[in-house]
Amino acid sequence: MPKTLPTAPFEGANENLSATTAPQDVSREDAATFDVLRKMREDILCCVLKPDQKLKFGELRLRYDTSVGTLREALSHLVSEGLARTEAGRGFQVAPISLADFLDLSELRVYLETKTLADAIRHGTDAWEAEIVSSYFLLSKLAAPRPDDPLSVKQEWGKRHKRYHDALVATCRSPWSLHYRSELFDQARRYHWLTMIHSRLHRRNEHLEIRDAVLARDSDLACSLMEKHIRTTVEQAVSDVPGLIRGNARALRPAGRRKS
Amino acid sequence: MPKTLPTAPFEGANENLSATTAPQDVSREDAATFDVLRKMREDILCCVLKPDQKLKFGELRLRYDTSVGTLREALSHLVSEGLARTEAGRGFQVAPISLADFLDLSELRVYLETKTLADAIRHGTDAWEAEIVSSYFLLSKLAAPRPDDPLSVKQEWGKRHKRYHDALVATCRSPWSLHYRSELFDQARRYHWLTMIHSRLHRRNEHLEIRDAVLARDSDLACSLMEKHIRTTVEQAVSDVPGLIRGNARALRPAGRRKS
DNA sequence: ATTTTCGAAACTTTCGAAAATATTGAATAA
DNA sequence: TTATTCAATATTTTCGAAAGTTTCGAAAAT
Repeated sequence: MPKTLPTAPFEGANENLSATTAPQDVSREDAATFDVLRKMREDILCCVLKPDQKLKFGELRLRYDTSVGTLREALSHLVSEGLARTEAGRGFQVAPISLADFLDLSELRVYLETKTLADAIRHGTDAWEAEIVSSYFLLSKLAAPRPDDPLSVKQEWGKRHKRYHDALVATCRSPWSLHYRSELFDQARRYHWLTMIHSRLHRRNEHLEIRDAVLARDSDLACSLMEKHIRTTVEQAVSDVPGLIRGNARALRPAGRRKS
Repeated sequence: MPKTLPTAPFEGANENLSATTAPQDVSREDAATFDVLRKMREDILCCVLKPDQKLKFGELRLRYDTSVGTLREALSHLVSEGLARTEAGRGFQVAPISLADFLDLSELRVYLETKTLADAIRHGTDAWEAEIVSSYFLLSKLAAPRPDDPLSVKQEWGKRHKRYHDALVATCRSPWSLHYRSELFDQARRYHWLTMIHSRLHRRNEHLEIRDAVLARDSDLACSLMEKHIRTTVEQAVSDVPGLIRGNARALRPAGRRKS
């Protein structure tokens, strides 16, 4: 049973209110733990750790060179973000992916991306515009990765892509919307990664179109382009990622093959 | 640097897809850890652990009778949920609250609650209706708590209130919407708690009205009632919770007074 | 009186090993 | 053959303590 905490009893709650904002996003956490968390997240997003893969502490300890305690902490975080799962006493595994999941999260993304974008445009500043210009520039320097590009190129493109999309909505005033938008964007990155690996389809320069609509403060156009951007991505994944559309996805499993 | 993981290299990703759904909500986690997590969450929601309060491991260890490792894991989870914060090397604290935060999260709640409710009505089953009837019944057995009711009554009402609202949207088909709806509902509970403590306002039986609209499958009415339900709650908090509306909230701080 | 310095105390973070639990595979029984 | 038991093995979970930071406060200096 819980022992008592040496703290004043709580009666009225008329005291104790603060004024700051709400969800804590990626801020610098505990140096080491956060480092492991970031690396693991990146590895899951890039499918280095594959969907459904069992995450054994033994292997993880070697890979990230840290202790189980630190690993558990990071894994716990990933579970909340929906990138991993855990079950009572049988450890952790990478969260599964599925067409249904991708459709579901994309639908919510359309709402959150357009909502935050509209609000960001409404409250845009010079610095906001500058970061959009700058991050778009960096993104445009890298052509959209092809299936045979090396991993590092794909990863760098992924980083710049995220930075650009973050820049677009940076001045949105709703911390909660931004927080969930960011989580879903990361979720979608796993599917983007699979698409990048499989699809050779060349898309017209949607990022440029969005940038220009945003800088022109044309909220309706920008949002409608953004919506199309997301939906096109879904269609591309559906048509080009084998196994995603069929229910047989279950047949294609993690890395682990049974031994002997 | 990361040592190599003894795992087959990842080239095509044409393998490895699974079919299940996405976010892992509150499912049974690791018995002990999850227990601590649940208790801490409840304590934060009921302001036993007050906004901005420093969460020291020494005290927490006594209160929850567990080790620091387990505590860190739970705290890590709470940070992801937005109920706690942490900063590099100076520990954890309960997430702050503010009017701006409450307004922001309530706005998003209106969208998610109505969206999930509409979808739940669309896919409602007999079992769904039965749980709504049953959870409403349990809720109605307890009159809305008054400021001077004992803590345990307020807590029990909170549980039944949550169960009822969960029941309403249970058949919604969007796991991501449900997941975020649930997180925001919990967030709102902190503010509800403060309202319960301060307000003597008697509200008409909104839960009954919503129940009947839902059972009648009148989606438009149900959603509009739900929206009003949420907005009324905000207004009640704004008018009855002292310190919430004024910016001076900062003056009213945690429990900790300096010693000697 | 105010600021700065420095050492002690308080607290957080990280780790490795012990305890608990689940999984595997071989031997036995149906 | 198929199912079951049981012990050996592998893996997860929990804990306590060492190592590393930050905070606090008294003494020295301005």
